[in-house]
Amino acid sequence: MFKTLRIGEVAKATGIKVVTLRYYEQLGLVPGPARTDGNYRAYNQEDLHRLRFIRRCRDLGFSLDQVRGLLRLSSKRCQKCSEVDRITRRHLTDVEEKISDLKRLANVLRRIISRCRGDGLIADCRIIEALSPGVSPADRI
Amino acid sequence: MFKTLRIGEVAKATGIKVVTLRYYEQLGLVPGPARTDGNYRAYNQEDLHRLRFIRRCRDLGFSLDQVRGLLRLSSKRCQKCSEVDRITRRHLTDVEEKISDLKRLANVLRRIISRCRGDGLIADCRIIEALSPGVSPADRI
DNA sequence: GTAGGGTCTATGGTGGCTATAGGGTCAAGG
DNA sequence: CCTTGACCCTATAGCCACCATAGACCCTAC
Repeated sequence: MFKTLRIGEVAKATGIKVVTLRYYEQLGLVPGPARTDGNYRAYNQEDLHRLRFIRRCRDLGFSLDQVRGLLRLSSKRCQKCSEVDRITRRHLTDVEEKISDLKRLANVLRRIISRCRGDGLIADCRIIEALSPGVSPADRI
Repeated sequence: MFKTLRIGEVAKATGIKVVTLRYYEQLGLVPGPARTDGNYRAYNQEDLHRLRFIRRCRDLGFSLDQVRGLLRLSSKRCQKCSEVDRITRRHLTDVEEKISDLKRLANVLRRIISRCRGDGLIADCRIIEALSPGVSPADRI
């Protein structure tokens, strides 16, 4: 027989904060757990498992909506996993796009910074200049 | 003499949406422009310049708070530009951190995906498995 | 004079939380 | 038995950087 856990214990066990646990419940992402006589949430092992799954997905950058989908799918054990595959690949593509966006950004910032001596006056500042309209197209993103 | 612009024209000229222009004004990021008799906003060239500066900063991923700082600094033409330098370097560091976070993320996702045949059942799905607790530490981020 | 576009303010929603107020519960110590 | 302190409860509001909507007003062209 599994001793139920209180919300603070679940928070420690999953790494999800107490407020966030309540927030997920409010969203309907997880079913509300049983309650004690004193109206405390009493989480069982299945709740814990579900929440750890969510935490892992969130660490991997899935949106709550994607997590919802993955949760739904993970319970249909007899269905094909192509949909799971699709969601995950889609997410990877998004992440890869974000990486290349940020790389381009970092390059522009490095170029801008490299031209600043750091001790001149604002009036001559290459950074402010680069941020102002009319800058050379090479520095645009 | 410069003909003043209406908000829609400014939106086109800067690439900032109409609602966002009003939002920036409400935040105090830009001073409210003059008004016409019919209470329409009438932007002058200085307003436009300021807004283009903001747009450029936002494209480069600066937060509105950082933009506020850069705007303030850019008007103090006789001050040293070390602070501008600091803000920009700080931002670059943030971006670089985000890139390496996302790269690690993408690697995990790729590893997870590579093990999925994509046509099996959920019950055997390597992705769901990898998302579940108790997965091998190598797949953790 | 009326039709259409643009503009005005005010309010509410998004995602994914976090913070706060004002109370209730529970176990340990005096 | 009573208090203290840690935990828990709900409800509400705030964060960022916007976007959407409603209902009114303005302005130009036909």
